[in-house]
Amino acid sequence: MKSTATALQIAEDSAETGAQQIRDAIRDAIVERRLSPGTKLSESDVGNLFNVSRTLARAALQALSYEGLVSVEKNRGAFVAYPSPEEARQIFAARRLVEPGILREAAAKITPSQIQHLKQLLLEEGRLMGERGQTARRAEIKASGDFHLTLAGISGNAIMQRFMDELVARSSLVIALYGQSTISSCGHSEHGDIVAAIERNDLDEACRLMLHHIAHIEADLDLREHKSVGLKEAFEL
Amino acid sequence: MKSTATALQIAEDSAETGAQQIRDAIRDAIVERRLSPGTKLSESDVGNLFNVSRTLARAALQALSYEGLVSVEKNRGAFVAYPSPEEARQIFAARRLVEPGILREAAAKITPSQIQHLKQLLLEEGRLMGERGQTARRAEIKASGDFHLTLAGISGNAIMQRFMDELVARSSLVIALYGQSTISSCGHSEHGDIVAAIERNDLDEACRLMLHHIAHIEADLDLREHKSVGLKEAFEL
DNA sequence: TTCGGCTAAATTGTATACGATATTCTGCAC
DNA sequence: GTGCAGAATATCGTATACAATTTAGCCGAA
Repeated sequence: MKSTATALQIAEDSAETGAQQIRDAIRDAIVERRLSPGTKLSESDVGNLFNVSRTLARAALQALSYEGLVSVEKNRGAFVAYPSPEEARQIFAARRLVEPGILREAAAKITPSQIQHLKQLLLEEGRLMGERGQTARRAEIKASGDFHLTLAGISGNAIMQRFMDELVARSSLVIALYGQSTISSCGHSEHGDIVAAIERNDLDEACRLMLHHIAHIEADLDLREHKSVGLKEAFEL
Repeated sequence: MKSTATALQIAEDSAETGAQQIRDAIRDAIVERRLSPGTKLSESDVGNLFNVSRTLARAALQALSYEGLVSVEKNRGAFVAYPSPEEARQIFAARRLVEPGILREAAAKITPSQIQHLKQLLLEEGRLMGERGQTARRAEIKASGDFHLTLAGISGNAIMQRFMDELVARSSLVIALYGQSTISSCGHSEHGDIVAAIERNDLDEACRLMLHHIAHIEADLDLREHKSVGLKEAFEL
């Protein structure tokens, strides 16, 4: 037995296996849209890129497929996920379903310092919206998602937090594919409104705003079948 | 390009890689409680058991760890998950959070034949409750979960369905660990009540019953810290 | 006897190797 | 020039091999 083992071993030794790092790196690249949907992720290429063997590359890609960020096709390889309009609808349906509940749990437990932290995020988000350049845009995308993720974190439910991780990441893919307005994270002010509602303990209003916010994002999508895949397919029907 | 590729490729070629089969087999064993929480799952042993190499065994165990059914500890190996009381609470909190929403979506889309299918499940469940023996008990456990899973399937949201898969499977682990009453799936009649409420289109009542049902399962748990781990740890504090 | 460290066995982490499947290219017939 | 058959290439699926870490057993000293 480990001599240092106490009753509550919270996070134990992190840093896990090297595959985790590769997974995180690729995930970041996908979420920040440096990798476009449909991009092929060959095991050899990934391995070479990170200077590891195909074994680790494969493990990382498998992990990402469990999160729905890459789709692996048997004997064909892994690709950055290309969510169908139907998948996109389901992702947002799931968010509408769970986010109000998460919000309620979070609001019930939130501490003043956590509210401060949320406001800090909002400030950062606003700052990024003003800046120019690719890197700022990428940071903005991530910050926009971080708001929802932080809320999930405050709720204290690790399972819901993991689920939200997945939903937010996949949402980023959907927006990259079907988003219309150039402004990626349209509803920055909406985040602020939600925090304000939480702060004055108006939960019903906060939930209403959250649903409105999600609907707002979804309204910016053009979910008609196959944006530009057709030509031939258009005549096959 | 695949000549047979149509606009909507629903399930594509299944049967995937062999690791999937092993994963499913082990998952079934865990959910049906043939494998107890904490049991060590060595890669070699798993590989030998299924007559495959460690590579596939490892892949299967990794997959199961993403579902929260096994926990892999670095350089130490994989074990059937041993959810802490806190984790157990979070699992059921998550179910309380999502199941009413799933129920509402399912009820909105349900067809008469699907209602019939649900009733069929209930009948089967009832039949198993009457029988004796280990195998019947295991089938009963699975049937109890299948009710919730079928509901998620009817909702038509694949993402929520996968999430419920995970939650139900982990619930089985929690009940195995902390359940008190010998009757595993206590609330069989509650399932019937829910279906009845759906049938007469009383959604509010159906949700109420669902929440009651989940609370009922949770009430049967003894979630005090560390049932029988202590002796030494008890004195270290 | 008990505690400590040391060695040996077992197990995991990672890389490489080989066979199977899919994709691409070439060449020939029409 | 077009279309199809077959080989060559690339990529994935799985097994095996080796290195690193942990676990256990053992022996000696206090």
